[in-house]
Amino acid sequence: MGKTMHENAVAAPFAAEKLRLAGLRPTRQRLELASHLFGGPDRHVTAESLHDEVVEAGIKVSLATVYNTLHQFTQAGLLRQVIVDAARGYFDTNTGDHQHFFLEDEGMLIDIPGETITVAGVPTAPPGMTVDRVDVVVRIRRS
Amino acid sequence: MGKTMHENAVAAPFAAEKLRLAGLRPTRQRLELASHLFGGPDRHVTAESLHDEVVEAGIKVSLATVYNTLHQFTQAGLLRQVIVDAARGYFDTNTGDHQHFFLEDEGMLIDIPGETITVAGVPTAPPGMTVDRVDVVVRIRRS
DNA sequence: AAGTAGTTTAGAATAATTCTAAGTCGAGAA
DNA sequence: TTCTCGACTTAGAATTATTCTAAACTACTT
Repeated sequence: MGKTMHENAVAAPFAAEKLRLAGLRPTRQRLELASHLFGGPDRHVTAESLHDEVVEAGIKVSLATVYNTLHQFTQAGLLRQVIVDAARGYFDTNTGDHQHFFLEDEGMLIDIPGETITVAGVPTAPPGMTVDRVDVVVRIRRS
Repeated sequence: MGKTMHENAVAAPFAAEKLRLAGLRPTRQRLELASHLFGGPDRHVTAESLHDEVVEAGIKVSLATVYNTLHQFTQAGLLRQVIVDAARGYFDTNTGDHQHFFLEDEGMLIDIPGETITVAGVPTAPPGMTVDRVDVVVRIRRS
């Protein structure tokens, strides 16, 4: 199974516009990564997992480009980085307000919608500092 | 300046007991690391920072041993690992229920006491899984 | 068609952490 | 005390994720 018509005919042009709006040239690599990332429901990837996935799909992209692209997309606000594991970095296509379950056994993330969890009582930041964001990670494991 | 009498006469024996209770042999290295970690108020360290600190204090310990020891102390419940930075691992001598400010600019942690923040609405874990713990990280930066 | 700045890439470089294999030490037995 | 053995420590190599470098390539403007 290769790429479906859906991905090429619909997702890619969609992606091209996203990239242009973000001020990024719509190169082949970026377009292909973007359609893998944004062509379906929200997802969580690592640089390796995305690289493996696109290589598997027959796309020629270097791992360095995957890293570059993930960071550029993150800077452009198309992705968000999630810090849950000291060993590797995760990127989330859902950039809205939400939190995560982290399955420690499998190294897998599951979104928790933004309205679900309420965090109350966050103290004001020390003088001269501002809150960038509040992350909640619910660490779960096989019971 | 070497070790003070306080550290040797009070903190170290205290540490020796801690180690014995944890089932860890009170070796010179573990005792010295323990008194640096537990001989004062709660603190946050990385393997490098602790290693630098003890070497500076004239103690002979290898970085590998610092890593080993931090992990053993963590397993024994004497320390807790805090994941806030993809680049390095932090260890916290405060193992009780509490949360953190993370100063992204300096890579520094500040404790937020356990009663301060309330997290409501945490969904039940997926079937077959149990919540290990809920971490809240308030990321702050210079404004 | 050509120029140029932005991109991609292979491979080297870095940084944190772990592993390995050999030497050392602590605590109980003799 | 001395012996013994498993636990512990260590230097240095190895591993892993990520970043850097410098050269080749490509999208867009003129």
